[in-house]
Amino acid sequence: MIAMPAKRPPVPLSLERIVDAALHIADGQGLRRLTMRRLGDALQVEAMAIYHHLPRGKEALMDVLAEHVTAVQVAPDGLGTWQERARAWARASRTALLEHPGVLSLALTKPSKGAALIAVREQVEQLQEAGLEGAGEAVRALRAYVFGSVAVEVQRSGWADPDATVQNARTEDGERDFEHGLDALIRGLGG
Amino acid sequence: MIAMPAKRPPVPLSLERIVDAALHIADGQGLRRLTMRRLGDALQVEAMAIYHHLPRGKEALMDVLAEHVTAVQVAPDGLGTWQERARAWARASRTALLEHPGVLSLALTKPSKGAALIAVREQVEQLQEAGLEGAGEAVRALRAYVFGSVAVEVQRSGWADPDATVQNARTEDGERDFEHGLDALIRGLGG
DNA sequence: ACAGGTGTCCTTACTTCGTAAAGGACGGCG
DNA sequence: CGCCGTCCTTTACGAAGTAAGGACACCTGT
Repeated sequence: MIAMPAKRPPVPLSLERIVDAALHIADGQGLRRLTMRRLGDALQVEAMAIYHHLPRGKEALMDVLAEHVTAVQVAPDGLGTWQERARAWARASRTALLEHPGVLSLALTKPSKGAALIAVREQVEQLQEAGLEGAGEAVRALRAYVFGSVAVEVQRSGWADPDATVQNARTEDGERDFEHGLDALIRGLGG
Repeated sequence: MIAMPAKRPPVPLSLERIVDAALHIADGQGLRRLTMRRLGDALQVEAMAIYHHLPRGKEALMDVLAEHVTAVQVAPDGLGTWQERARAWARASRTALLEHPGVLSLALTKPSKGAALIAVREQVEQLQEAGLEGAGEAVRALRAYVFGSVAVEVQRSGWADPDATVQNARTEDGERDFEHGLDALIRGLGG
């Protein structure tokens, strides 16, 4: 052994790298297995190094993860009826949430901060600009439905504690049910 | 000190007492603070005593808590249109979930087991017996909406980590939004 | 070129958690 | 009276979160 410097890891740490690694672990082995030490290992770094980039520790990491999954951007160029816009936004949100089933419980639990709140406001504006009255209530209802749908879909896909094989959370049945309920909700929001 | 027997606690342990105490802690100080030792303290017992009644330990406790909050019974005597029944069931579910905000993330994450599944099947039967076609999809959509609504409502009530004062999770705004979206969804499920 | 400052990462150590293992008290039954 | 099953305690170990302080590389101005 030539006395590896051991300090200064190959590629320096950054918030983005940390978040990526954390999502990878959470999605691959469950939130419970996302620990500081394991995260450090994945980043080729000792656990304590993470605290320099996330001063409030694990709590801060959880906040960032939740926000990262919740903040959805929909191409604002899409014109069309409010129904089409609402549908597009709901689908995009569902897709974003399903891509990281491991941190879903965070997204559902942690109060929305920053980017997520902005995304919601944007959506409200887009819908009322497309002619929908009561866009605020509508967006809140849509958000609730999307969140709940994804939660049920993930929980039914057996993404719980048994550390089952990392099957894809997305299912055919889930998609059908989602679209069905979404149709109904949008229809009901109209009149 | 007259050498208290120290063994055989004043009142013997039971699954019901354990669950009650666990809910009390989780709702009062957050899921994160629900530990075996604390739970033992609340029950005047050493932590390990709990394992006698819950052989799989904390995992089993979480399962029981999730099921306890999710399994909702609605008075089956209520006759009426499917719309009325659906509304009654949705309100009852929301109330049940809001009563225990501390374990909401479990209810949203853990796959439904036993009593909860039976309750859902019962609801499907009640709705189709009241003349609704596609009751299965309808119930799944309603469930998703209720879960999501409660999740958003709880997260917006600041029931997160700051260990804020145990404000009631139920809010006036939340209730209005919930009813609004529920109206829309039920309306949409009809046509 | 060099002394000091700054930002990044490591080492060590303490507390708390979940739980395996084994033991002790109590009540009932032979 | 001795034995045994039930319920609880003791003890102990490994893993987790993180506070405190140290070490190193790099940048800065002179």
